[in-house]
Amino acid sequence: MEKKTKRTKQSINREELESRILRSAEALFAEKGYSGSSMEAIAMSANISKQNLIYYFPNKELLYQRVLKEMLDIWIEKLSFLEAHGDTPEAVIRRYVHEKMQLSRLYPNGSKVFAHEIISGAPVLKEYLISHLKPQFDRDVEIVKSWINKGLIQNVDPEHLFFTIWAATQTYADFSVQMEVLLGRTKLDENDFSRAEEAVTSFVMRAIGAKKNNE
Amino acid sequence: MEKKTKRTKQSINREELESRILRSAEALFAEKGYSGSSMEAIAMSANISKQNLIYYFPNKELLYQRVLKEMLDIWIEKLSFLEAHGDTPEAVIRRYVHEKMQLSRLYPNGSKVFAHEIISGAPVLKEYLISHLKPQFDRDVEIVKSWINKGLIQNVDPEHLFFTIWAATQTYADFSVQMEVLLGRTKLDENDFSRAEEAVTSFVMRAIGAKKNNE
DNA sequence: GAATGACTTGTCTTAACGGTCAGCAATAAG
DNA sequence: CTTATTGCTGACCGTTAAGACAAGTCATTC
Repeated sequence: MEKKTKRTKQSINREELESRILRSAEALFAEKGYSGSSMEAIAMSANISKQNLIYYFPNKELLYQRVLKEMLDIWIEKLSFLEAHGDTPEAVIRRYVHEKMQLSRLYPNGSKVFAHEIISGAPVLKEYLISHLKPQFDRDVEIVKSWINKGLIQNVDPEHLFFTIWAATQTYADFSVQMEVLLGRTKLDENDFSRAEEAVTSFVMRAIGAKKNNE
Repeated sequence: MEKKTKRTKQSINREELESRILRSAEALFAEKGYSGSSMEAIAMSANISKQNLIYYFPNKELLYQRVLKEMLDIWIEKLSFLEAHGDTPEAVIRRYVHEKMQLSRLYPNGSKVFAHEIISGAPVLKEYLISHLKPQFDRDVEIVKSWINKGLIQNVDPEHLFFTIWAATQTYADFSVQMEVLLGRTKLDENDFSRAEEAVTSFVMRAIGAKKNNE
């Protein structure tokens, strides 16, 4: 059970506790929003005292930013997207949709916190969107344009292609409750997600004019 | 004990003021969420005193429900969707996408409040989703299935077709800030929405296998 | 095994929030 | 005009929130 590292028992505990706090905070922010989540409630959910929570995260705003940053780090890592691959456009986009869908399935709470933030006008993330997301978006749009110019895919609107992919995948995290009701589930399971991914992938493939090899 | 609604000067004022309050509340709920919007802030935004606001809406929860209800009424009215028309599936779906897109453009705040609510697990609306939305959804899904069986459209996953359409259209209300950043706009204008609608419509048309007449 | 620094908690302050209530002001009805 | 109803306000209250602070506990290092 002990780790053979230079890390002390304390620092290991710290890491463990920090991430437990972050997960608790993420869940609460997702469900109740920023203002609706009190530090005390977050502390209780992480099974520590409020004062101890404040010791680890000196204020709520900072905790919120850390939760957002954690999610964004994961997204950036998983969605380097169009970066250099000898793959065909279809393969690239197929993989992109797959990754995005996985993220909705694996990190629904982070996704919801992000959604709340953007819907609220991105008071915290706006700068990040401008400095990080837009440049990457512009590059990716250019790549899609070049595919179109080379006749590799149909003539689609590149910007709105991305918007639609994002929306169609993210909705399985953010609006999961609505889908659970409509599909008559208590929770979306593996199977639902796999059907969803197939459906979305199929839509996108048709949109870009790919020959579907799976139907 | 029936109330006669006479159109006195007072009652006219009342209506005007009530809807002003609702608009203010809607905007604030959209931006700050339920907990983040104080009654005092809503009152200030509507240019009345907090006590006066409470006179019109005796508590916050009720005000919130009224805001949601207003939005849902509009949606239901506009999205009777597949109800009886001699139109082709393509025409019906095209109109559906158009209506949904219009709603995102005309009622972005209501849409955002709804989004916050669903993302938060629909604590207020869950019952409504079960009792109203699901039956309509089931009917609409059946219609799409029948179209497929008659060979009128491609074999798509009906449930997820709706989810994708909803997500792809609603995103233009909920995530407008993100798009503004990415498209380099300060506000999405008429033109952006028209491009967006074309793009989304085009995607959906291809997804259901309609021959597009403009490419 | 004591000093040191990391961790944890109890108590308190200050501010904001939702909501009440008594009474005043404006309008409508008789 | 008089009265009843409706609309509105100032003062106030109980609760909860974020966070400050001091004091205590525990693990690590010397």
